[in-house]
Amino acid sequence: MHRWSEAFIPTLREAPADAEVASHKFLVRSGYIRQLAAGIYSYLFLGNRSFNKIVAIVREEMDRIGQEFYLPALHPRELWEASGRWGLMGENLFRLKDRKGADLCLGMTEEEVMTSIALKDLRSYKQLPQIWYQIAPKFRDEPRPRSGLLRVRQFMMKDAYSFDIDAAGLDVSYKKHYDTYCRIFDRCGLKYMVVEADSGAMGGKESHEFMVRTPAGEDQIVSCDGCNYAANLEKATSRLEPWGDLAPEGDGKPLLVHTPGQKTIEDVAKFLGVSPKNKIKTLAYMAEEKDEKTGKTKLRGVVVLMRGDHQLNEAKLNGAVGAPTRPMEESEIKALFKSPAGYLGPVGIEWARDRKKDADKPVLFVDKALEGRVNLIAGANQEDYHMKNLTPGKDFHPTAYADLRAVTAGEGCPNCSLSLRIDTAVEIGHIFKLGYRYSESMGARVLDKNGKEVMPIMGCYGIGIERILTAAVEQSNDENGFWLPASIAPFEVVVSPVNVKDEAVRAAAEDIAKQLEAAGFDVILDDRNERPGVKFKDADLVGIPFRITVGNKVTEGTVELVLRSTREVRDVRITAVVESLRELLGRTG
RNA sequence: CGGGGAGUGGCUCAGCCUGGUAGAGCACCUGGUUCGGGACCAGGGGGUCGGAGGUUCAAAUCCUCUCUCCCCGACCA
Repeated sequence: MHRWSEAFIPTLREAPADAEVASHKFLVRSGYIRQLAAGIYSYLFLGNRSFNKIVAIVREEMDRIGQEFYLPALHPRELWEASGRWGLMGENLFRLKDRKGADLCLGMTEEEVMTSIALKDLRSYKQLPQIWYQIAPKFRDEPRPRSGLLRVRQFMMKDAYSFDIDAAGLDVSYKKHYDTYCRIFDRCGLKYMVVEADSGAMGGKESHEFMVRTPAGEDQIVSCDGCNYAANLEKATSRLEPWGDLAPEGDGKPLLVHTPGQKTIEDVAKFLGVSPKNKIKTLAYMAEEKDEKTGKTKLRGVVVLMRGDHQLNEAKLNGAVGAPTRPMEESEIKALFKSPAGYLGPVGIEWARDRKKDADKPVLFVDKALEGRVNLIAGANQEDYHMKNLTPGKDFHPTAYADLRAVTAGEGCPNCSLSLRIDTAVEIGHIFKLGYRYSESMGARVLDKNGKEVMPIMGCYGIGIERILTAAVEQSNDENGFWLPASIAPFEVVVSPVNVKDEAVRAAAEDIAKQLEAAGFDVILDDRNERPGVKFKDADLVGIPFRITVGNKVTEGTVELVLRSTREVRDVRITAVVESLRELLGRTG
């Protein structure tokens, strides 16, 4: 039996000065974790117990659909060069050299390692499908570690990879993971939601993120209370009013208009007596395009056209570009548009028709809200002049139309008619269809039924173990501490004798703790010679969902059962303690 | 990397502006009294003031450099 008097549970009365978010404060105060360096934490007794319970749940559920591996964290450079990620990952990859001077890195994910195994030992469609996973530390040299365990440089990740013979097979593997993730997070007692996600620059089609709403999160999610629509802000869309209603006026013949001193969208719209919805917003960016093979970066102009009253979503832009972007500097704007800012427009510039083929020309992305519109107004690339009656595709030629608009709260749901809400959330899991990216670059091939060589199609699926704990703490805390779902709490119940010097109380507590342990509960006995207040404060702080208070009512054969989440106190006969807890935990004897 | 803030016993912080040889609360150790929501009394231990250099008779305090940590932005488990 675990005794508090012998356990190392260094609780703190005050939160450390450098903790900002609730989970960080409480995990430190409760003695779960201690910081070693920025984004690097040690898990102490309680933290590790909780951690292990989460891992056990993840493992148990994953074992139903896949096979657990144990893979190295230390990877040779060549492996990452084969996939092209040695150059692509940049500073986020921890790199080191061995004594011979050979380059190594610490794994951020295991696509390369898994694929290297697949390409050697998967030969036939008969071996597919395969789902391989591991639960192991991952390393990322984050630009900014943050918020306690939320964003760290070393963390435990369950990462899984699926190999299928075709897209239909991948659909099945993907669905298996989707369902498994739901089971895992349900068992961990989290209130989560599943959102459509952006699969990022790495390609791939379908992608879902598992999110827990909390102000401490780093993501913005858009959701509808009326239907099941939910998406990451990076990906979310909303319903637009039909553009026919915007009543554009004009004859479709481009016309230069004098607009002295009218620089902003608002100014111009008012000056010309039209709605900003008829105006084109021209935004200029530079993209840092990276050559996969050489790893060299090259700057390229990227111009974005938005409807006048819309905002650009930079995440969508980065996704569309496939490379990081930054706003153009004054000199770069001058060089491209030959016009001062405030009068920029798309007309008269030769845009790339094809991004790859016309590598020397700037790219023009036009938001989908402008597709099909006519008689629009944009800057004329001439001081004090704008141009009317513009039609995209006729008067200028976009490189591509793309969804680049930022959804704002209150807009219409794309599926139903209700309005959308936006919440901050933390991502605890992410599943996505990788496709052929690694099979192709690393050369994984199997023979299909016809003896033809084909590439296996892959999926990858991650869960952040720390984030489950963090999200659980964020989800359930008050000024005194937090409470975890029994399934992931370090202990399910703490037995707190009010005074260990009172022999009747001490003996009863001891006896109850033994009974609970014998009944299969994870119990800790707070046998410290402390005043009751100290014990109660500690018990409230450390995340244990139930407490048995053993006090002077033992003489009547009664103790108190305290529910941490609601602070409800129930008098329970000593003989009925085990039964009461079983009931609360939904457990049968 | 850009912008902002902070480094003083284990924790939270004062002292710095206006140099004069380090202080409080909590925690810890000993003894005693207490015992249903972070007790009280008495005694005690513990600090290279992040580091290096400089100014000065004298530096936690002023100057220069540097390291670390936190917060805001690009990342995503």
